[in-house]
Amino acid sequence: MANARDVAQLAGVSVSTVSRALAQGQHVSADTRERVSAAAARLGYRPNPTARGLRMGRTQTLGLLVPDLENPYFASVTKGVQARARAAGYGLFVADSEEDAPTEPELVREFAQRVDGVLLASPRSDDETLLRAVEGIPAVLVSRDVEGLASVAVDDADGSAQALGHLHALGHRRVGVAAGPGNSWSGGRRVDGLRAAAEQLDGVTLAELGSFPPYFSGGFAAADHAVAAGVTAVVAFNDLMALGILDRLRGRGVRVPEDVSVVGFDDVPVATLVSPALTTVHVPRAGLGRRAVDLLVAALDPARHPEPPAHHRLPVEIVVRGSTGVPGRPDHRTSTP
Amino acid sequence: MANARDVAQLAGVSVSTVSRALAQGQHVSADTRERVSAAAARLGYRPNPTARGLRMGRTQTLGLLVPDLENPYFASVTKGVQARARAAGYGLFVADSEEDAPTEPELVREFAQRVDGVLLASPRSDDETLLRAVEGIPAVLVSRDVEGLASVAVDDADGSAQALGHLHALGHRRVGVAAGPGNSWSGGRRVDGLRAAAEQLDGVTLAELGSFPPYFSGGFAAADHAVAAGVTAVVAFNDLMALGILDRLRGRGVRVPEDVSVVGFDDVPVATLVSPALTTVHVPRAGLGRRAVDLLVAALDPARHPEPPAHHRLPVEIVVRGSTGVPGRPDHRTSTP
DNA sequence: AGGATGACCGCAATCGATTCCATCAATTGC
DNA sequence: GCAATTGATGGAATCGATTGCGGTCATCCT
Repeated sequence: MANARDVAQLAGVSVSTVSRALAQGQHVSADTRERVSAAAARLGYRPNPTARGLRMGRTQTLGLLVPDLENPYFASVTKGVQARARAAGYGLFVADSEEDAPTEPELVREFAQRVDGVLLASPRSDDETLLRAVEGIPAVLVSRDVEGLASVAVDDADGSAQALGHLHALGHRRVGVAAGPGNSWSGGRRVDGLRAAAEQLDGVTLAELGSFPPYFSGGFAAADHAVAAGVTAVVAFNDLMALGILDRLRGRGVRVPEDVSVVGFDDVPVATLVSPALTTVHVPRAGLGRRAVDLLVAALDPARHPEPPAHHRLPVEIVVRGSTGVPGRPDHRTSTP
Repeated sequence: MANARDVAQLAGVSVSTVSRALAQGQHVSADTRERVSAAAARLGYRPNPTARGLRMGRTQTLGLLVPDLENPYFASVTKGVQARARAAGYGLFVADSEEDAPTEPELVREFAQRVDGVLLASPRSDDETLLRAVEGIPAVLVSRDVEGLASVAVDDADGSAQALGHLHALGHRRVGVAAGPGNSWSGGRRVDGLRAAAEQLDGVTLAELGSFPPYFSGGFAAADHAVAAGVTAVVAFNDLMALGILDRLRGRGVRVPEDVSVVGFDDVPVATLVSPALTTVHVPRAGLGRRAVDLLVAALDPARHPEPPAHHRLPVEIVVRGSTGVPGRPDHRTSTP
């Protein structure tokens, strides 16, 4: 691999001139810049990022920490982050905490000296832990807020309001809530949003079915609670759980949406692959990633005067598909002849 | 952030001693090593990876290139790679080519100076391009072979044989093949495997339905071809396509598996989330990633004498679920009264 | 007791780029 | 025509760690 000295030699100049010619192009005559560029091109020269990183104190790399790369939610966030980072001239380090909160601070520390800034998607850790973890490192939180840190999230409460409004418009009055893990930040916001929306809507009562694992399997238990509670509709914490509810209801002979309507959250790709397709609140997951990168890159710009960390909100919107409809008979457990 | 000089100062030794004490522990008295370690711990010292990388010519970083991070297949590969890389003491750079083959060599070149080796998942590029792209960089291919490069893939042909064997055992004799893109390496192997297996099995004929996009949407077109061809079973190039076939068949009133059986390939998580659950050939995707890392890390070990690049094979096995059954009446287009 | 051996440790070079500073030439102004 | 200014360029320091080399001891052997 050619280095700056090789280029200098070929162009008949010094290494300093090579650096200047290729970097800003200032303080170098047009003629020499031409010669240097030609030499660099001929040798296929690329400045060594490690050396440059050492000297400049910036690695042109961002770090992304997610709890699970296989989870379609974070896969999309990662995709958005990767694309935007590359577009902004940054490489991307990725780490997967495997849903294990305690290792997250350690992963961030490992990042610390290799990246210029960190993007953190950590739904479960508590605020204190996160604040300490990113101490001294430019960071942006994804899909959650922590006081004192910049963040990008969606308007969960509004999504809940849209979901409940949709069900109310269809005529549902008794709606089950299948909440996610108690320590999930956006989970809390989604439930709060449902409660607030229920107060605004005429005659709607919420049946809080409990907390369930945010996966397909969690939906099974939630479905049984929903049936027991006699609701005509269920709002799930996320799509995977909603899919589990769908499957369990079908298994029990409860028809969707005739007997029970189901609404998910996130609009992950699989929501359209099932039948009936899932009505859900669309969350711009890749958009979250892109915006987070924009914020981080702006904060990294040395020409920028530092702004106080802000909490950014991206809009969501409900996508109505086949899993919601007008409510049927209250006692859907009686089978049709 | 503390550096080696700070530690040296606190421990009352020189930087060289700090380095030696913390690195091999050789050529340093036990007493000094103790003092240095204590000082390092007190300052929270971590050797700067950039500086070390410059000096040693190794960054302790691997690069992973995939065509689409959102595709559950590559999401799983990425997860496996990340976990194993971290376990082996390497960081992970990730790049997404967005299914655009021409940018892949460029991405590899961007990696070249930042990573010690590259993991390449590129189903579509041609051999020449890949060979040139990784010239001079330690590399391992994932899910495809190229002569002259190390690779890890699964036994696609055996998977095909298992799939067809399963259908044959159920009594199917006329089986549709919904192939993937023509330039997909494993796609070619899967079709070849089906042809070879068909020759071995009694009375099985293959109806090659054509090439389709490897997504849900591609399955729609394939399903219509399958119905037109009057087959009792279809093997799809991958699970997403199989899911599309399932959905389209249902839409047309064709029952699965009573009228037509469907077999997928890969066993991505969503295969179990639909109803009927998809019978499919399980591919150890994360395992591919882990094994690829093992190979690459071994090749990077300077103590190792270089071995010729080998093509590794991981086993697959069919997972029978609800989408396959004994064949029904040949003319399933006639509706039941 | 004196020299050889070896353990331990510090000095300084090194990796490859960036950047400050000094130098030199050329241009401009008076 | 001479001084001052501007612009182009090279030399050398720098980032933070690793490592070859050499110096300084203590120890051991004869």
